[in-house]
Amino acid sequence: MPYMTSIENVMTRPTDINELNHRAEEVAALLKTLSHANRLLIACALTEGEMSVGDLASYTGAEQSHLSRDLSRMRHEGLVKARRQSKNVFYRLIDNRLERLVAALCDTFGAAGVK
Amino acid sequence: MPYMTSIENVMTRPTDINELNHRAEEVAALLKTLSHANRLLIACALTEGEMSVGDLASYTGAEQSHLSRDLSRMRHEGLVKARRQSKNVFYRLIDNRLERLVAALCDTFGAAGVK
DNA sequence: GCATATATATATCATATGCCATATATGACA
DNA sequence: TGTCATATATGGCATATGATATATATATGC
Repeated sequence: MPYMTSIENVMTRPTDINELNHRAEEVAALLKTLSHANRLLIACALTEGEMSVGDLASYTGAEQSHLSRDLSRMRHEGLVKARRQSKNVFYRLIDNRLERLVAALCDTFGAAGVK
Repeated sequence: MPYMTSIENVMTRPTDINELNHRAEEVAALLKTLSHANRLLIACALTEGEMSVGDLASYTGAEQSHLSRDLSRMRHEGLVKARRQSKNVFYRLIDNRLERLVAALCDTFGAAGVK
């Protein structure tokens, strides 16, 4: 191991590399879900509160089937929750990491970002 | 367009939906790059300053060829820059959006995140 | 030429995406 | 009740994109 320029950094990290990687994979998984314009916009929209699928369609301009599939995925990943009210299904965020992350994104990218 | 619950939101957004989508795609592209444990760790490591590929190998535990490929990708995307010094190649972040984003991730996920 | 450090190529495989069709659920109304 | 319209969900299929493993290539210093 010839290159130890940042040995302290490595050492002050979560005990071992496996642990670090495990954590990185979790965060990366979340980012992966957001790494698609439609899902990112969905997440962004929902930070403002509950919205129906129809609302989200207006907001994102996405095709209905895509929207539904993306919401399904986000549901399975525990990011959003659905609630049916008559003909509409309303979605809301249930992972506050996600809320905070989207807020951070808006912060970082400002008007050029997601908001 | 029956569902206008959040018409104000839509309207206070970047002029039109195309514009909004375009912005979302840019951010999504950045997130996509970070949505992989190795690249996320690379970005995280580099927020602490320049590191050689060897350093990054120690830090992330990733295989050399993977590391090189990921760095190549990040280079092409304008996220990092390389500088050769004798046998080593040192990388550093050159996109401050990335720095801010990683900082936000650390903030959001704390010790459970990337740091 | 040899060792070390880094980069790239190739093959294979899995997954995501888009497009389109269709299915289900709810409500309205004859 | 039966049918119709609306809202949402899901499935098939072609293609694109990304991951992984492995091999090989380039650059530097001795």
